[in-house]
Amino acid sequence: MHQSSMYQIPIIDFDLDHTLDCGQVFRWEKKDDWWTGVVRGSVVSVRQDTGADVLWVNSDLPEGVIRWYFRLDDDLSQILSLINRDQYINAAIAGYRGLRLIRQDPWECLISYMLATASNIPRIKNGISRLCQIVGDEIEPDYYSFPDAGTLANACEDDISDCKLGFRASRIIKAAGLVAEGELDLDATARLDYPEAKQQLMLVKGIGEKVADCVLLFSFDKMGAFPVDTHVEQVVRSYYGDDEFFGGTVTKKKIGEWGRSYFGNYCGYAQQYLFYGKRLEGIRSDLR
DNA sequence: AGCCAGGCGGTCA
DNA sequence: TGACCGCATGGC
Repeated sequence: MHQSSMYQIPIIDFDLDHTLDCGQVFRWEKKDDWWTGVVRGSVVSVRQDTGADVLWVNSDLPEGVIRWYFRLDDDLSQILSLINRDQYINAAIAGYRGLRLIRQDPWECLISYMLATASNIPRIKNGISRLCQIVGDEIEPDYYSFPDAGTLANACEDDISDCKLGFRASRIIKAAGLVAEGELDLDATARLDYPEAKQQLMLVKGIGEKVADCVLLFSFDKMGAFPVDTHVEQVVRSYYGDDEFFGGTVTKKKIGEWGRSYFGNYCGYAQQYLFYGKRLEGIRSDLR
Protein backbone atom coordinates (compact mmCIF):
# COMPACT_ATOMS: atom_id res chain seq x y z
CA MET A 1 0.00 0.00 0.00
CA HIS A 2 1.16 3.49 -0.71
CA GLN A 3 2.02 5.94 2.01
CA SER A 4 0.31 9.20 1.32
CA SER A 5 0.55 12.20 3.52
CA MET A 6 -1.46 15.37 3.92
CA TYR A 7 0.17 18.75 3.73
CA GLN A 8 -0.54 22.27 2.59
CA ILE A 9 1.18 24.56 0.14
CA PRO A 10 0.99 28.34 0.38
CA ILE A 11 -0.38 29.77 -2.87
CA ILE A 12 -0.91 33.12 -4.45
CA ASP A 13 -2.77 33.92 -7.67
CA PHE A 14 -3.96 30.36 -8.04
CA ASP A 15 -7.45 29.02 -8.70
CA LEU A 16 -7.61 25.25 -8.60
CA ASP A 17 -11.09 24.95 -10.12
CA HIS A 18 -10.25 27.07 -13.15
CA THR A 19 -6.91 25.33 -13.58
CA LEU A 20 -8.37 21.83 -13.60
CA ASP A 21 -11.68 22.64 -15.30
CA CYS A 22 -10.43 24.74 -18.21
CA GLY A 23 -9.96 21.84 -20.61
CA GLN A 24 -6.18 21.53 -20.59
CA VAL A 25 -6.19 18.22 -18.67
CA PHE A 26 -8.70 15.42 -18.93
CA ARG A 27 -8.21 13.04 -16.01
CA TRP A 28 -8.97 15.10 -12.92
CA GLU A 29 -12.33 14.72 -11.21
CA LYS A 30 -13.90 16.74 -8.44
CA LYS A 31 -16.01 15.23 -5.70
CA ASP A 32 -16.80 16.67 -2.32
CA ASP A 33 -14.50 19.66 -2.75
CA TRP A 34 -11.53 17.41 -3.53
CA TRP A 35 -9.99 17.10 -6.97
CA THR A 36 -8.36 13.72 -7.58
CA GLY A 37 -6.04 12.83 -10.40
CA VAL A 38 -2.95 10.82 -11.28
CA VAL A 39 0.45 12.49 -11.42
CA ARG A 40 3.60 10.56 -12.21
CA GLY A 41 1.77 7.31 -11.70
CA SER A 42 0.44 8.10 -8.27
CA VAL A 43 -2.96 9.24 -7.06
CA VAL A 44 -3.11 12.84 -5.86
CA SER A 45 -5.95 14.69 -4.18
CA VAL A 46 -5.98 18.47 -3.86
CA ARG A 47 -8.38 20.95 -2.39
CA GLN A 48 -8.64 24.72 -2.26
CA ASP A 49 -11.28 26.37 -0.14
CA THR A 50 -12.77 29.36 -1.92
CA GLY A 51 -10.35 32.22 -1.89
CA ALA A 52 -7.97 30.41 0.45
CA ASP A 53 -4.27 31.05 0.14
CA VAL A 54 -3.30 27.46 0.83
CA LEU A 55 -3.64 24.32 -1.21
CA TRP A 56 -4.35 21.11 0.68
CA VAL A 57 -2.59 18.13 -0.82
CA ASN A 58 -3.01 14.44 -0.12
CA SER A 59 -0.23 12.65 -1.93
CA ASP A 60 2.95 10.66 -1.56
CA LEU A 61 4.64 13.09 -3.95
CA PRO A 62 6.78 15.81 -2.38
CA GLU A 63 5.62 19.40 -2.34
CA GLY A 64 8.14 20.40 -4.98
CA VAL A 65 6.58 18.07 -7.54
CA ILE A 66 3.12 19.48 -6.91
CA ARG A 67 4.41 23.04 -7.13
CA TRP A 68 6.14 22.18 -10.39
CA TYR A 69 3.07 20.43 -11.81
CA PHE A 70 0.81 23.42 -11.16
CA ARG A 71 3.43 25.91 -12.34
CA LEU A 72 3.33 27.72 -9.01
CA ASP A 73 6.77 29.03 -9.92
CA ASP A 74 5.19 31.20 -12.64
CA ASP A 75 4.77 34.85 -11.74
CA LEU A 76 1.16 34.83 -12.87
CA SER A 77 0.36 38.48 -12.25
CA GLN A 78 3.36 39.43 -14.33
CA ILE A 79 2.33 37.04 -17.12
CA LEU A 80 -1.26 38.25 -17.11
CA SER A 81 -0.20 41.87 -17.32
CA LEU A 82 1.97 40.99 -20.31
CA ILE A 83 -0.85 39.32 -22.24
CA ASN A 84 -3.65 41.65 -21.14
CA ARG A 85 -3.70 43.67 -24.31
CA ASP A 86 -7.36 44.42 -24.93
CA GLN A 87 -10.90 44.35 -23.63
CA TYR A 88 -11.64 40.80 -24.64
CA ILE A 89 -8.67 39.07 -23.03
CA ASN A 90 -9.17 41.37 -20.06
CA ALA A 91 -12.65 39.99 -19.56
CA ALA A 92 -11.39 36.42 -19.77
CA ILE A 93 -8.66 37.17 -17.26
CA ALA A 94 -11.13 38.87 -14.93
CA GLY A 95 -13.44 35.87 -15.16
CA TYR A 96 -10.83 33.20 -14.66
CA ARG A 97 -7.97 34.80 -12.78
CA GLY A 98 -5.85 32.17 -11.12
CA LEU A 99 -6.01 29.75 -14.01
CA ARG A 100 -2.52 28.36 -14.44
CA LEU A 101 -1.16 26.13 -17.14
CA ILE A 102 -0.05 22.71 -15.97
CA ARG A 103 3.17 20.82 -16.66
CA GLN A 104 1.70 17.59 -17.95
CA ASP A 105 3.57 14.41 -18.68
CA PRO A 106 4.63 14.64 -22.36
CA TRP A 107 3.62 11.12 -23.30
CA GLU A 108 0.16 11.35 -21.76
CA CYS A 109 -0.26 14.84 -23.22
CA LEU A 110 0.69 13.70 -26.70
CA ILE A 111 -1.76 10.81 -26.78
CA SER A 112 -4.50 12.84 -25.13
CA TYR A 113 -4.38 15.56 -27.75
CA MET A 114 -4.09 13.09 -30.61
CA LEU A 115 -7.32 11.66 -29.24
CA ALA A 116 -8.85 15.12 -28.99
CA THR A 117 -9.02 15.68 -32.75
CA ALA A 118 -12.54 16.32 -34.04
CA SER A 119 -14.00 15.54 -30.66
CA ASN A 120 -15.33 17.37 -27.63
CA ILE A 121 -14.20 17.53 -24.04
CA PRO A 122 -16.75 15.14 -22.51
CA ARG A 123 -15.98 12.56 -25.13
CA ILE A 124 -12.22 13.07 -24.82
CA LYS A 125 -12.46 12.50 -21.10
CA ASN A 126 -14.49 9.35 -21.55
CA GLY A 127 -12.14 7.95 -24.15
CA ILE A 128 -9.00 8.58 -22.09
CA SER A 129 -10.70 7.19 -19.01
CA ARG A 130 -11.58 3.99 -20.87
CA LEU A 131 -8.05 3.78 -22.30
CA CYS A 132 -6.54 3.92 -18.81
CA GLN A 133 -9.05 1.52 -17.33
CA ILE A 134 -8.71 -1.06 -20.08
CA VAL A 135 -5.04 -0.76 -21.06
CA GLY A 136 -3.48 0.88 -17.99
CA ASP A 137 -2.76 -0.61 -14.57
CA GLU A 138 -4.95 -0.25 -11.52
CA ILE A 139 -2.68 1.61 -9.12
CA GLU A 140 -5.35 2.06 -6.45
CA PRO A 141 -8.91 0.80 -6.32
CA ASP A 142 -10.67 2.51 -9.23
CA TYR A 143 -7.62 4.58 -10.20
CA TYR A 144 -5.53 3.70 -13.23
CA SER A 145 -2.19 4.67 -14.66
CA PHE A 146 -1.92 6.06 -18.16
CA PRO A 147 -0.62 3.13 -20.27
CA ASP A 148 3.02 3.45 -21.28
CA ALA A 149 4.10 3.39 -24.91
CA GLY A 150 5.13 -0.26 -25.04
CA THR A 151 1.91 -1.41 -23.44
CA LEU A 152 -0.20 0.70 -25.77
CA ALA A 153 1.71 -0.38 -28.86
CA ASN A 154 1.06 -4.02 -28.01
CA ALA A 155 -2.51 -3.72 -26.77
CA CYS A 156 -4.92 -6.21 -28.33
CA GLU A 157 -7.44 -5.00 -30.87
CA ASP A 158 -10.47 -5.86 -28.78
CA ASP A 159 -9.25 -3.73 -25.90
CA ILE A 160 -8.53 -0.80 -28.18
CA SER A 161 -11.90 -1.20 -29.81
CA ASP A 162 -13.58 -1.12 -26.40
CA CYS A 163 -12.03 2.30 -25.80
CA LYS A 164 -14.26 3.69 -28.59
CA LEU A 165 -11.68 6.04 -30.01
CA GLY A 166 -12.86 5.84 -33.60
CA PHE A 167 -10.41 6.73 -36.34
CA ARG A 168 -7.99 8.09 -33.75
CA ALA A 169 -7.14 4.63 -32.44
CA SER A 170 -4.79 3.56 -35.22
CA ARG A 171 -2.94 6.89 -35.00
CA ILE A 172 -2.07 6.55 -31.33
CA ILE A 173 -1.04 2.91 -31.72
CA LYS A 174 1.44 3.90 -34.41
CA ALA A 175 2.75 6.81 -32.34
CA ALA A 176 3.10 4.47 -29.38
CA GLY A 177 5.25 2.20 -31.52
CA LEU A 178 7.53 5.08 -32.47
CA VAL A 179 7.98 6.09 -28.84
CA ALA A 180 8.44 2.52 -27.65
CA GLU A 181 11.12 1.89 -30.30
CA GLY A 182 12.89 5.12 -29.45
CA GLU A 183 12.26 6.61 -32.88
CA LEU A 184 10.44 9.46 -31.19
CA ASP A 185 12.27 10.64 -28.08
CA LEU A 186 9.92 13.03 -26.30
CA ASP A 187 12.41 14.14 -23.66
CA ALA A 188 15.01 14.97 -26.29
CA THR A 189 12.43 16.75 -28.43
CA ALA A 190 11.31 18.79 -25.44
CA ARG A 191 14.82 20.17 -25.11
CA LEU A 192 14.74 21.68 -28.60
CA ASP A 193 13.50 25.20 -29.06
CA TYR A 194 9.94 25.89 -30.13
CA PRO A 195 10.16 25.74 -33.94
CA GLU A 196 12.47 22.73 -34.03
CA ALA A 197 10.52 20.76 -31.45
CA LYS A 198 7.33 21.50 -33.36
CA GLN A 199 8.88 20.36 -36.61
CA GLN A 200 9.99 17.09 -35.01
CA LEU A 201 6.56 16.35 -33.60
CA MET A 202 4.88 17.06 -36.91
CA LEU A 203 6.91 14.36 -38.62
CA VAL A 204 4.63 11.89 -36.87
CA LYS A 205 1.52 10.91 -38.81
CA GLY A 206 -1.49 12.25 -36.97
CA ILE A 207 0.31 15.19 -35.40
CA GLY A 208 -0.42 18.49 -37.12
CA GLU A 209 0.12 22.07 -36.01
CA LYS A 210 -2.61 22.10 -33.42
CA VAL A 211 -1.71 18.87 -31.65
CA ALA A 212 1.97 19.81 -31.75
CA ASP A 213 1.26 23.21 -30.22
CA CYS A 214 -0.75 21.62 -27.42
CA VAL A 215 2.07 19.23 -26.58
CA LEU A 216 4.60 22.05 -26.75
CA LEU A 217 2.54 24.29 -24.50
CA PHE A 218 1.16 21.83 -21.99
CA SER A 219 4.12 19.51 -21.57
CA PHE A 220 7.24 20.95 -23.22
CA ASP A 221 7.21 24.23 -21.33
CA LYS A 222 6.88 26.31 -24.50
CA MET A 223 4.84 29.30 -23.36
CA GLY A 224 5.17 30.73 -26.87
CA ALA A 225 3.00 28.03 -28.41
CA PHE A 226 -0.46 29.17 -29.49
CA PRO A 227 -2.72 26.23 -30.40
CA VAL A 228 -5.52 27.24 -32.76
CA ASP A 229 -8.48 24.92 -32.52
CA THR A 230 -12.00 25.52 -33.73
CA HIS A 231 -12.94 27.47 -30.58
CA VAL A 232 -9.97 29.80 -30.62
CA GLU A 233 -10.55 30.31 -34.32
CA GLN A 234 -14.16 31.30 -33.67
CA VAL A 235 -13.15 33.71 -30.91
CA VAL A 236 -10.46 35.36 -33.00
CA ARG A 237 -12.60 35.58 -36.11
CA SER A 238 -15.57 37.14 -34.40
CA TYR A 239 -13.81 39.40 -31.92
CA TYR A 240 -10.39 40.29 -33.23
CA GLY A 241 -10.93 40.40 -36.94
CA ASP A 242 -12.23 38.71 -40.01
CA ASP A 243 -10.82 38.37 -43.51
CA GLU A 244 -9.97 42.02 -44.09
CA PHE A 245 -8.15 42.29 -40.76
CA PHE A 246 -5.89 39.41 -41.72
CA GLY A 247 -5.44 40.62 -45.26
CA GLY A 248 -7.07 37.78 -47.11
CA THR A 249 -8.74 34.57 -46.04
CA VAL A 250 -8.40 33.83 -42.34
CA THR A 251 -6.72 30.51 -41.76
CA LYS A 252 -5.72 28.77 -38.57
CA LYS A 253 -2.12 29.20 -39.61
CA LYS A 254 -2.51 32.96 -39.89
CA ILE A 255 -4.33 33.11 -36.57
CA GLY A 256 -1.50 31.20 -34.94
CA GLU A 257 1.12 33.58 -36.29
CA TRP A 258 -0.98 36.55 -35.24
CA GLY A 259 -1.51 35.17 -31.73
CA ARG A 260 2.18 34.55 -31.19
CA SER A 261 3.20 38.05 -32.15
CA TYR A 262 0.20 39.85 -30.64
CA PHE A 263 0.34 38.27 -27.19
CA GLY A 264 4.09 37.72 -27.09
CA ASN A 265 6.25 35.27 -25.18
CA TYR A 266 3.41 34.02 -22.97
CA CYS A 267 0.83 33.76 -25.72
CA GLY A 268 0.15 30.18 -24.62
CA TYR A 269 -1.41 31.54 -21.45
CA ALA A 270 -3.46 33.95 -23.55
CA GLN A 271 -4.66 31.08 -25.70
CA GLN A 272 -5.93 29.15 -22.68
CA TYR A 273 -7.75 32.16 -21.25
CA LEU A 274 -9.35 32.79 -24.66
CA PHE A 275 -10.32 29.14 -24.99
CA TYR A 276 -11.86 28.93 -21.54
CA GLY A 277 -13.25 32.45 -21.79
CA LYS A 278 -15.45 31.38 -24.67
CA ARG A 279 -17.87 29.98 -22.13
CA LEU A 280 -18.26 33.28 -20.26
CA GLU A 281 -21.69 34.69 -21.08
CA GLY A 282 -20.35 38.24 -20.90
CA ILE A 283 -17.97 37.48 -23.70
CA ARG A 284 -20.41 35.40 -25.70
CA SER A 285 -22.95 38.20 -25.73
CA ASP A 286 -20.16 40.52 -26.79
CA LEU A 287 -19.53 38.22 -29.75
CA ARG A 288 -23.15 38.35 -30.87
C1' DA B 1 -32.72 13.88 -35.20
C1' DG B 2 -29.14 16.00 -36.56
C1' DC B 3 -25.06 18.68 -35.88
C1' DC B 4 -20.61 19.25 -34.44
C1' DA B 5 -16.54 18.24 -32.08
C1' DG B 6 -9.37 21.35 -28.63
C1' DG B 7 -7.81 17.78 -36.65
C1' DC B 8 -5.16 15.47 -40.00
C1' DG B 9 -3.70 14.07 -44.51
C1' DG B 10 -4.63 13.79 -49.18
C1' DT B 11 -6.44 15.80 -53.43
C1' DC B 12 -7.66 19.14 -56.77
C1' DA B 13 -7.95 23.58 -58.78
C1' DT C 1 -2.20 28.40 -51.05
C1' DG C 2 -7.06 27.38 -50.02
C1' DA C 3 -11.28 24.56 -50.26
C1' DC C 4 -13.20 20.16 -49.73
C1' DC C 5 -13.32 15.16 -48.16
C1' DG C 6 -13.21 11.02 -45.53
C1' DC C 7 -12.35 9.36 -41.27
C1' DA C 8 -15.75 7.07 -36.89
C1' DT C 9 -18.91 8.15 -33.55
C1' DG C 10 -20.24 9.96 -29.01
C1' DG C 11 -22.61 13.74 -26.68
C1' DC C 12 -25.86 17.28 -26.49
